[in-house]
Amino acid sequence: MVSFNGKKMGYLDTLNNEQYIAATTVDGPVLILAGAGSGKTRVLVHRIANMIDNMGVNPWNILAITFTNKAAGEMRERVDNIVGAGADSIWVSTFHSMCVRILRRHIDCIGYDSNFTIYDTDDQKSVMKDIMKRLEIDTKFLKERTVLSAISSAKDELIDPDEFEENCKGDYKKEQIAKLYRAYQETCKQSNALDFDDLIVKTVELFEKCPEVLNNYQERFRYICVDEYQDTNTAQFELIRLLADKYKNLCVVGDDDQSIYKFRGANISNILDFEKVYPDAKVIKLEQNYRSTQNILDAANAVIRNNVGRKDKSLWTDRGSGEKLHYRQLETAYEEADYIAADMAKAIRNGDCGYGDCAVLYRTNAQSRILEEAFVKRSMPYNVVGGVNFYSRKEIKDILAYLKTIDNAVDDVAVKRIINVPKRGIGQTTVNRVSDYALQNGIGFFAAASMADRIDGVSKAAATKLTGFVDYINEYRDKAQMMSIEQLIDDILKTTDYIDELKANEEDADERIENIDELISKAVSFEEEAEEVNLSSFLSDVALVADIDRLGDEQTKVVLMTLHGAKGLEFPRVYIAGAEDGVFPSASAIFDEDPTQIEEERRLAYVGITRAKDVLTITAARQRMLRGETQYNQVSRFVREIPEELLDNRPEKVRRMDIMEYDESSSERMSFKAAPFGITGAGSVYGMSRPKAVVTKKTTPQECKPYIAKTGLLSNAGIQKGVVKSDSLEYAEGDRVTHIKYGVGTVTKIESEPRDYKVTVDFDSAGTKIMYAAFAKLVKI
DNA sequence: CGTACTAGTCTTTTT
DNA sequence: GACTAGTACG
Repeated sequence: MVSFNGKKMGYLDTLNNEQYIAATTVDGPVLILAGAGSGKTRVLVHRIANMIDNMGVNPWNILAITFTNKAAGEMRERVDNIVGAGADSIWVSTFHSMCVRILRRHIDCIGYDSNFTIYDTDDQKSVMKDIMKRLEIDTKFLKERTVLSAISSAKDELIDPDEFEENCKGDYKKEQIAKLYRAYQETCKQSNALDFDDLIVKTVELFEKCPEVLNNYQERFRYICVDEYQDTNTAQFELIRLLADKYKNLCVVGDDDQSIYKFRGANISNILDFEKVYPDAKVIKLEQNYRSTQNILDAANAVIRNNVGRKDKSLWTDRGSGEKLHYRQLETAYEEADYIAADMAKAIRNGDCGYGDCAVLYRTNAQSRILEEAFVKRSMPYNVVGGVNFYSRKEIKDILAYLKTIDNAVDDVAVKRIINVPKRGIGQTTVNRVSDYALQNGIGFFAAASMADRIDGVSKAAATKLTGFVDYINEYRDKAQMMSIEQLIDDILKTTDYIDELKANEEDADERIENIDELISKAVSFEEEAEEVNLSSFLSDVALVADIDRLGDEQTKVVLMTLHGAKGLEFPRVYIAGAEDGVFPSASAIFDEDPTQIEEERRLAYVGITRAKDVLTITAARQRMLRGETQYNQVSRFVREIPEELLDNRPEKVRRMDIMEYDESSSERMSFKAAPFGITGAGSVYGMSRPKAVVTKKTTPQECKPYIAKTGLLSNAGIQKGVVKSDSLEYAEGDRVTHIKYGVGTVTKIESEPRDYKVTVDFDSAGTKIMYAAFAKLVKI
């Protein structure tokens, strides 16, 4: 290492002024506001290296928390490359894996076993389903999803079942959720299982209940660094606060403009109020961008400027303006996909870039399919990141459930999953009987199964099958000590004939077998690399893998992923597909009465735009199929927020849209065939809540009838809403009429409003509906 | 007990 | 349109 004037080490010389300050401010609380592409990771890596090389900090005392395992791996590698020795004793990990590591050591202090299992979303769902059945709560009244997301939000805010119950007095629905929350926690505890949120919550609980454990980690982690700080939630903040409380050497790095995980509990005030919590915090802004061209940055700045309540900053670069941004609106989503693939192919033919330089970003995973088809058609290599997580595929979950059962037999979800996979002739009735027995006796399902012969209602034959299964697992429990994980999986596959079953029953057996092979490879590499090799740690390792983590460094394929997935990445050539109001920003954000929803989408747009280094292409389709219905969408408002001189094509003017139905009595989705006013074509309904239903349809101004903006929200959306009143109705109060969807009913009320008649109909089977005459198209019978 | 069909729900985004 | 849960039947 070269030393200049005995002051700076050589590698720090490569930093700009702000970066240098950030890398050398080591003691006390530090907030680094790092704009997109401002060399944040570089700064972090140099900062750590500087601490070790120049400040005499022991690597062992450094904790770096990142968002994904992939980011953690990259950071470790880069630190390794510039630090002489000892880099491997730095603790670099994600929040979740850090918590697992801590909990595996100390969770017995708060009453769990160290071989706890981790429940993913599927597991949570099946637990909740069981509970709701048991407590006889109708899933039509309360959906599992709703309950689980309420619980998750509570945990993000460190609200336990007691406090939750306190907070919801008087609200029946919430009281039910409180009851379910409590039952859910009890069930998880009994199954010795934690869900993702629990990993954080229980670690905080552990630190609060066991000061000596906390002190131990405070001493160890004297220097803490948190990346993507804008995405931390309240629980994570508290965790960090506790850890840093003793030495207060806490460095957080983030960008409030890139906060895109509010739906997951991210609390943007963590970053906005950092200086309030740590008044002596040093704040450093990194605004010079080393990634993109000025045109791209100008576009990003222009878009994000429309948000209020952000820390003011503006990216700049000395790279030069570069190409204009490309914007294309195609007729359909197919043409859009085709355009993207063709445009990319052309660039590659020209030698402008390789496949690996290109990424296509979209708002929802569902958009990937059409794009994939386009790439397949042209035989272009691509990689889809996200969608169904590898480890949540059926065949993988089955095998993991075997391992979980062997490792932690009280994990009822795992046991029930495999008790009849492959088929052992143990049916639902038997499973229910055993479940009931387990519940009555306060034991786990597996324990109950082992005493099957004592359970009323379980036939001799069924009991034999059950004990057969129990013996089978128990045998493995002994054998597992002597076997590698790879051998264990192989053996299970063999003894269960799993592969043959697959071949016999599944259409896509080959693909599934490949997946299983990949799981086995994962097991092998885990056993080679992991510090602690046992079943529990393998299972948690696997549970915490994000899809992005599996994206290798191979630079030979086009990457397809959601805008969320793209955070932290960069590509020379980026396509943003589906730039339409209703897709991006999503319909739910547009119609939400909370305006910050749109701001979050806008931040997502900012993230997307700033992924591009050289060339950015934004595409939209005039019509696309969504949930089986064709929608006609406007160009995304975010495209219109980009100054026209930065685009190679002007976005078309807001198309007037015709309108809609409006049914205040129900939030049901309504499909809407053809316009009622002689306008041809079909519209569809979107906007699941609030302004209820809105139908949009492509139309020319001449075709449009007078419009009424029924609500401010709709006019904000660039969509207008209107109806045309007919002179008279063919039916009157008391008449029997039919409705295309609701069937036959009796008209109970007709109110004449300025623009239309509001008709109340008491349907024979669908109940009472209030609707506007122009849309209801009621026919007298 | 297992299979085949039907009806309902769903989509924002993920560690 | 796709997937899943629930139901009816063999």
